[in-house]
Amino acid sequence: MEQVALARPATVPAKVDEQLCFALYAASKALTAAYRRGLAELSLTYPQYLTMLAVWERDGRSVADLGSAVDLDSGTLSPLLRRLEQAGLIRRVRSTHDERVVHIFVTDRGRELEPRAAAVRARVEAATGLSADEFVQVRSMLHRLRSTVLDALPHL
Amino acid sequence: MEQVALARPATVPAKVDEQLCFALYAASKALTAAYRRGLAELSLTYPQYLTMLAVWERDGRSVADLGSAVDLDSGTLSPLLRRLEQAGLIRRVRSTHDERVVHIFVTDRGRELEPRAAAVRARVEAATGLSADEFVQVRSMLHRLRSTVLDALPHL
DNA sequence: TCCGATTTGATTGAGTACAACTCAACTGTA
DNA sequence: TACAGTTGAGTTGTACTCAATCAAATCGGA
Repeated sequence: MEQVALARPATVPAKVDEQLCFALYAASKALTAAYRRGLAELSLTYPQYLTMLAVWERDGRSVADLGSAVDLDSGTLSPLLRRLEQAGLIRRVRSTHDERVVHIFVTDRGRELEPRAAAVRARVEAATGLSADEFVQVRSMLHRLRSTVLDALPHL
Repeated sequence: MEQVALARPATVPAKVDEQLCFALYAASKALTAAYRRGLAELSLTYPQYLTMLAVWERDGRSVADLGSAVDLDSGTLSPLLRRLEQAGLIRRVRSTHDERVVHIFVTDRGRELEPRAAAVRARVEAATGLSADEFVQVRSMLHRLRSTVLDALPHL
């Protein structure tokens, strides 16, 4: 494995702007903020939007399956799904085969939101100013970075 | 301004994994998670670590100045700084020139944490598996993406 | 000097995050 | 068929995030 040859040694002061983690954190917040106004018109928060994407993608998924798709655990997902159900966008149905499992289904009202969410997404993606090629390259690099870090997580 | 020529039109279903925002969100969470265990040994959360970086960088900064450095508003920063003060890492001193302003100073105890935090940072950066060149390129690309999106924010 | 506008930090409320825990339901094995 | 161990969803407690709002202090023009 290749090691990072740092310009700045580990024991010397570091600036916030030089941190890769801050660059990621701030860029992520900026993109989330870009979604905020558009999603608010659909009465969705950003994590709720992500969750609806996963539900639209495949109906009847279990809570655990949704959690791995959107990278959230049951502690976050349970109340979030409760709010989506109260808003009438999804239904929760306990499995008959395995009573521990709850399946999530979109309602008609939830289905109606999909094209409107797609329009919001299109506006935000245009605002990134990235070409289609750049878009794909950045995305795949971020996925790669993520899986490298996740692989290293256990022995950190 | 260049427009994104999307492979997938705006009105057609999109998958979670194809979203740039999700790639950013998930990568940011992974890197934050990589910091978690090491920072926990210093009794710091990740936003607290970011804030301490900014305080170590320059002593006596105002709350608003810190907020712009770490991209947090007073609603987040006020209780966060209260906890850092309770932990004995910083002091809050109200300005004599302008009584609205509060300056943040590191304590000796807070200063002692700096090299230990630097060691955590070094371990996490190594875990990214990025070369020094790649590290700098990814970082600058993320900064660029952020400022493009922030510029576009007002007319979204 | 007076007074309206602005700035600064703090507070509140709704909604994530995440670790630690609970509990019912399921599984494999003897 | 027992039953120890595991799994899935939910709950609790602490902390972060952001919009909206507030009070005090400052500033600036008449």
